[in-house]
Amino acid sequence: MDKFYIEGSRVFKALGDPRRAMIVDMLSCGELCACMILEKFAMSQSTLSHHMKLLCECGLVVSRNEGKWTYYSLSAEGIAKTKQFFCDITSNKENCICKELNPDQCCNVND
Amino acid sequence: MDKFYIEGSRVFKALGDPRRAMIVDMLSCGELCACMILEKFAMSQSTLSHHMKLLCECGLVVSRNEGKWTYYSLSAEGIAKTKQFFCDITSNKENCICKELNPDQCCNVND
DNA sequence: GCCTCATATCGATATGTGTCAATATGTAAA
DNA sequence: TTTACATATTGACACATATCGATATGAGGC
Repeated sequence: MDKFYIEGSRVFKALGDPRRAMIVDMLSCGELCACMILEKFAMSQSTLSHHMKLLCECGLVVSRNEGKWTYYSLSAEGIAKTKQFFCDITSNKENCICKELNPDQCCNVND
Repeated sequence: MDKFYIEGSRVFKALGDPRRAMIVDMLSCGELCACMILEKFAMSQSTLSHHMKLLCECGLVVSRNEGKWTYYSLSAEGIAKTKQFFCDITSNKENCICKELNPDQCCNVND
Protein backbone atom coordinates (compact mmCIF):
# COMPACT_ATOMS: atom_id res chain seq x y z
CA MET A 1 0.00 0.00 0.00
CA ASP A 2 1.27 3.37 -1.02
CA LYS A 3 2.65 5.63 1.71
CA PHE A 4 0.78 8.51 0.12
CA TYR A 5 -2.59 7.07 1.04
CA ILE A 6 -1.54 5.67 4.41
CA GLU A 7 -0.19 8.98 5.62
CA GLY A 8 -2.86 11.09 3.99
CA SER A 9 -5.71 9.05 5.41
CA ARG A 10 -4.37 9.31 8.94
CA VAL A 11 -5.87 12.75 9.46
CA PHE A 12 -9.20 11.53 8.14
CA LYS A 13 -9.13 8.60 10.47
CA ALA A 14 -8.57 11.01 13.35
CA LEU A 15 -11.44 13.23 12.21
CA GLY A 16 -13.63 10.17 11.73
CA ASP A 17 -14.54 10.31 15.40
CA PRO A 18 -17.22 12.95 16.09
CA ARG A 19 -15.71 13.85 19.46
CA ARG A 20 -12.37 14.58 17.86
CA ALA A 21 -14.05 16.60 15.12
CA MET A 22 -15.71 18.60 17.87
CA ILE A 23 -12.42 19.12 19.65
CA VAL A 24 -10.88 20.42 16.42
CA ASP A 25 -13.82 22.79 16.08
CA MET A 26 -13.23 24.05 19.60
CA LEU A 27 -9.53 24.54 18.90
CA SER A 28 -10.32 26.52 15.76
CA CYS A 29 -11.39 29.32 18.07
CA GLY A 30 -7.95 29.39 19.65
CA GLU A 31 -5.56 27.52 21.88
CA LEU A 32 -7.09 25.54 24.73
CA CYS A 33 -5.74 23.80 27.78
CA ALA A 34 -6.51 20.10 28.13
CA CYS A 35 -8.47 20.76 31.29
CA MET A 36 -10.67 23.28 29.48
CA ILE A 37 -11.49 20.76 26.78
CA LEU A 38 -12.16 18.10 29.38
CA GLU A 39 -14.74 20.32 31.04
CA LYS A 40 -16.89 20.21 27.91
CA PHE A 41 -17.01 16.44 27.62
CA ALA A 42 -18.41 13.57 29.61
CA MET A 43 -15.28 11.51 29.23
CA SER A 44 -12.48 10.55 31.53
CA GLN A 45 -9.17 12.38 31.58
CA SER A 46 -7.34 9.36 30.18
CA THR A 47 -9.77 9.10 27.29
CA LEU A 48 -9.31 12.74 26.37
CA SER A 49 -5.55 12.32 26.56
CA HIS A 50 -5.86 9.42 24.13
CA HIS A 51 -7.89 11.51 21.68
CA MET A 52 -5.47 14.41 21.89
CA LYS A 53 -2.59 12.09 21.20
CA LEU A 54 -4.25 10.88 18.01
CA LEU A 55 -4.98 14.43 16.88
CA CYS A 56 -1.35 15.39 17.48
CA GLU A 57 0.10 12.30 15.84
CA CYS A 58 -1.79 12.91 12.62
CA GLY A 59 -0.34 16.42 12.47
CA LEU A 60 -3.56 18.37 12.76
CA VAL A 61 -2.97 19.56 16.32
CA VAL A 62 0.15 20.69 18.11
CA SER A 63 0.75 20.75 21.85
CA ARG A 64 2.73 23.06 24.03
CA ASN A 65 3.68 22.51 27.66
CA GLU A 66 3.57 25.37 30.11
CA GLY A 67 4.27 24.30 33.64
CA LYS A 68 1.95 21.49 34.48
CA TRP A 69 -0.50 22.43 31.78
CA THR A 70 -0.64 21.30 28.17
CA TYR A 71 -2.07 23.66 25.59
CA TYR A 72 -3.39 22.44 22.28
CA SER A 73 -3.91 24.34 19.07
CA LEU A 74 -4.53 23.61 15.41
CA SER A 75 -1.58 23.29 13.07
CA ALA A 76 -1.91 25.56 10.04
CA GLU A 77 0.43 23.26 8.17
CA GLY A 78 -1.62 20.20 9.12
CA ILE A 79 -4.79 21.88 7.93
CA ALA A 80 -3.20 22.87 4.63
CA LYS A 81 -1.80 19.39 4.04
CA THR A 82 -5.18 17.83 4.73
CA LYS A 83 -6.94 20.12 2.28
CA GLN A 84 -4.27 19.35 -0.28
CA PHE A 85 -4.63 15.61 0.15
CA PHE A 86 -8.40 15.79 -0.14
CA CYS A 87 -8.11 17.88 -3.29
CA ASP A 88 -5.49 15.51 -4.67
CA ILE A 89 -7.69 12.46 -4.40
CA THR A 90 -10.96 14.09 -5.45
CA SER A 91 -10.00 16.43 -8.27
CA ASN A 92 -9.97 15.20 -11.82
CA LYS A 93 -6.45 14.60 -13.03
CA GLU A 94 -5.43 14.96 -16.62
CA ASN A 95 -3.99 11.99 -18.45
CA CYS A 96 -5.15 9.72 -15.70
CA ILE A 97 -3.67 6.30 -16.04
CA CYS A 98 -5.44 4.53 -13.21
CA LYS A 99 -6.79 1.85 -15.45
CA GLU A 100 -3.40 0.86 -16.75
CA LEU A 101 -1.51 0.90 -13.47
CA ASN A 102 -1.31 -0.95 -10.20
CA PRO A 103 -2.84 0.75 -7.16
CA ASP A 104 0.64 1.59 -5.87
CA GLN A 105 1.20 3.74 -8.89
CA CYS A 106 -2.28 5.14 -9.24
CA CYS A 107 -2.94 8.63 -10.45
CA ASN A 108 0.54 10.11 -10.69
CA VAL A 109 1.05 9.82 -6.98
CA ASN A 110 4.61 10.26 -5.82
CA ASP A 111 5.57 8.16 -2.79
CA MET B 1 -23.45 14.38 20.62
CA ASP B 2 -24.33 16.88 17.99
CA LYS B 3 -25.65 15.58 14.67
CA PHE B 4 -23.41 18.08 12.92
CA TYR B 5 -20.27 16.28 14.01
CA ILE B 6 -21.65 12.78 13.68
CA GLU B 7 -22.72 13.29 10.10
CA GLY B 8 -19.74 15.41 9.14
CA SER B 9 -17.22 12.95 10.48
CA ARG B 10 -18.76 10.04 8.58
CA VAL B 11 -16.96 10.97 5.37
CA PHE B 12 -13.70 11.29 7.24
CA LYS B 13 -14.18 7.90 8.82
CA ALA B 14 -14.69 6.47 5.34
CA LEU B 15 -11.56 8.19 4.04
CA GLY B 16 -9.64 7.06 7.11
CA ASP B 17 -8.97 3.78 5.40
CA PRO B 18 -6.08 4.04 2.89
CA ARG B 19 -7.71 1.59 0.49
CA ARG B 20 -10.87 3.67 0.37
CA ALA B 21 -8.83 6.84 -0.11
CA MET B 22 -7.14 5.09 -3.03
CA ILE B 23 -10.48 4.07 -4.49
CA VAL B 24 -11.66 7.69 -4.30
CA ASP B 25 -8.50 8.74 -6.06
CA MET B 26 -9.18 6.21 -8.80
CA LEU B 27 -12.75 7.45 -9.15
CA SER B 28 -11.57 11.03 -9.46
CA CYS B 29 -10.36 10.10 -12.91
CA GLY B 30 -13.87 9.09 -13.91
CA GLU B 31 -16.57 6.53 -13.38
CA LEU B 32 -15.45 2.95 -12.80
CA CYS B 33 -17.18 -0.41 -12.71
CA ALA B 34 -16.82 -2.45 -9.53
CA CYS B 35 -15.00 -5.15 -11.41
CA MET B 36 -12.45 -2.65 -12.69
CA ILE B 37 -11.72 -1.46 -9.17
CA LEU B 38 -11.49 -5.02 -7.92
CA GLU B 39 -8.80 -5.80 -10.48
CA LYS B 40 -6.48 -3.28 -8.85
CA PHE B 41 -6.72 -4.71 -5.33
CA ALA B 42 -5.77 -7.90 -3.60
CA MET B 43 -9.06 -8.16 -1.78
CA SER B 44 -12.10 -10.36 -2.15
CA GLN B 45 -15.19 -9.22 -4.02
CA SER B 46 -17.24 -9.12 -0.83
CA THR B 47 -14.66 -6.92 0.87
CA LEU B 48 -14.67 -4.45 -1.99
CA SER B 49 -18.45 -4.39 -1.95
CA HIS B 50 -18.30 -3.54 1.74
CA HIS B 51 -15.89 -0.64 1.11
CA MET B 52 -18.00 0.71 -1.73
CA LYS B 53 -21.07 0.59 0.47
CA LEU B 54 -19.33 2.73 3.08
CA LEU B 55 -18.17 5.23 0.47
CA CYS B 56 -21.71 5.51 -0.88
CA GLU B 57 -23.36 5.74 2.54
CA CYS B 58 -21.20 8.68 3.56
CA GLY B 59 -22.28 10.52 0.40
CA LEU B 60 -18.90 10.79 -1.27
CA VAL B 61 -19.60 8.21 -3.95
CA VAL B 62 -22.71 7.44 -5.97
CA SER B 63 -23.53 4.20 -7.75
CA ARG B 64 -25.42 3.51 -10.91
CA ASN B 65 -26.66 0.16 -12.13
CA GLU B 66 -26.41 -0.77 -15.77
CA GLY B 67 -27.46 -4.30 -16.51
CA LYS B 68 -25.52 -6.54 -14.20
CA TRP B 69 -22.80 -3.99 -13.65
CA THR B 70 -22.54 -1.32 -11.01
CA TYR B 71 -20.70 1.86 -11.86
CA TYR B 72 -19.29 4.14 -9.18
CA SER B 73 -18.36 7.79 -9.41
CA LEU B 74 -17.58 10.66 -7.08
CA SER B 75 -20.39 12.90 -5.92
CA ALA B 76 -19.65 16.57 -6.56
CA GLU B 77 -22.08 17.46 -3.82
CA GLY B 78 -20.43 15.04 -1.39
CA ILE B 79 -17.02 16.52 -2.14
CA ALA B 80 -18.29 20.06 -1.65
CA LYS B 81 -19.99 19.19 1.62
CA THR B 82 -16.86 17.53 2.93
CA LYS B 83 -14.72 20.54 2.09
CA GLN B 84 -17.29 22.76 3.76
CA PHE B 85 -17.32 20.68 6.92
CA PHE B 86 -13.55 20.64 7.14
CA CYS B 87 -13.43 24.40 6.67
CA ASP B 88 -16.18 24.85 9.23
CA ILE B 89 -14.33 23.04 11.96
CA THR B 90 -10.86 24.36 11.19
CA SER B 91 -11.39 28.01 10.31
CA ASN B 92 -11.30 30.63 13.00
CA LYS B 93 -14.75 31.84 13.86
CA GLU B 94 -15.47 35.33 15.09
CA ASN B 95 -17.06 35.79 18.47
CA CYS B 96 -16.35 32.22 19.33
CA ILE B 97 -18.16 31.16 22.42
CA CYS B 98 -16.78 27.67 22.81
CA LYS B 99 -15.58 28.32 26.30
CA GLU B 100 -18.96 29.38 27.53
CA LEU B 101 -21.05 26.70 25.90
CA ASN B 102 -21.65 23.00 26.09
CA PRO B 103 -20.16 20.89 23.30
CA ASP B 104 -23.56 20.47 21.73
CA GLN B 105 -23.71 24.18 21.15
CA CYS B 106 -20.09 24.69 20.26
CA CYS B 107 -19.01 27.24 17.71
CA ASN B 108 -22.28 28.44 16.28
CA VAL B 109 -23.04 25.07 14.84
CA ASN B 110 -26.55 24.55 13.66
CA ASP B 111 -27.86 21.01 13.99
C1' DG C 1 -37.22 -21.97 -17.53
C1' DC C 2 -32.13 -22.67 -16.65
C1' DC C 3 -27.39 -21.09 -16.65
C1' DT C 4 -23.83 -17.63 -16.10
C1' DC C 5 -21.98 -13.58 -14.48
C1' DA C 6 -21.68 -9.24 -11.41
C1' DT C 7 -22.69 -7.67 -7.16
C1' DA C 8 -24.72 -7.71 -2.42
C1' DT C 9 -25.48 -9.87 1.89
C1' DC C 10 -24.60 -13.12 5.66
C1' DG C 11 -21.95 -15.53 9.27
C1' DA C 12 -17.73 -16.24 11.45
C1' DT C 13 -13.44 -14.66 12.96
C1' DA C 14 -9.39 -11.64 13.74
C1' DT C 15 -7.93 -7.19 14.56
C1' DG C 16 -8.66 -2.34 15.84
C1' DT C 17 -10.66 1.31 18.70
C1' DG C 18 -12.86 3.76 22.64
C1' DT C 19 -13.39 3.65 27.25
C1' DC C 20 -12.35 3.53 32.12
C1' DA C 21 -9.80 2.83 36.58
C1' DA C 22 -5.40 2.55 38.20
C1' DT C 23 -0.91 4.03 38.03
C1' DA C 24 3.11 6.70 36.44
C1' DT C 25 5.33 11.01 35.25
C1' DG C 26 6.37 15.60 35.73
C1' DT C 27 5.69 20.36 37.59
C1' DA C 28 5.08 23.65 41.08
C1' DA C 29 3.86 24.99 45.67
C1' DA C 30 4.21 24.41 50.67
C1' DT D 1 11.21 16.84 50.23
C1' DT D 2 6.67 16.24 50.71
C1' DT D 3 2.21 17.29 48.70
C1' DA D 4 -1.06 18.49 45.27
C1' DC D 5 -2.27 18.92 40.72
C1' DA D 6 -2.24 18.19 35.37
C1' DT D 7 -1.39 15.05 32.07
C1' DA D 8 0.32 10.57 30.07
C1' DT D 9 0.52 5.66 30.10
C1' DT D 10 -1.01 0.98 31.12
C1' DG D 11 -4.12 -2.95 31.33
C1' DA D 12 -8.54 -4.75 30.75
C1' DC D 13 -12.76 -4.94 28.56
C1' DA D 14 -16.64 -4.01 25.30
C1' DC D 15 -17.75 -2.86 20.94
C1' DA D 16 -16.73 -1.77 16.02
C1' DT D 17 -14.52 -2.89 11.79
C1' DA D 18 -12.09 -5.59 8.04
C1' DT D 19 -11.84 -9.70 6.05
C1' DC D 20 -13.08 -14.01 3.94
C1' DG D 21 -15.94 -17.95 2.16
C1' DA D 22 -20.47 -19.12 1.32
C1' DT D 23 -24.73 -17.88 -0.24
C1' DA D 24 -28.38 -14.80 -2.10
C1' DT D 25 -30.04 -11.53 -5.48
C1' DG D 26 -30.71 -9.84 -9.89
C1' DA D 27 -29.82 -9.23 -14.86
C1' DG D 28 -29.00 -11.13 -19.37
C1' DG D 29 -28.25 -14.91 -22.58
C1' DC D 30 -29.42 -19.60 -24.07
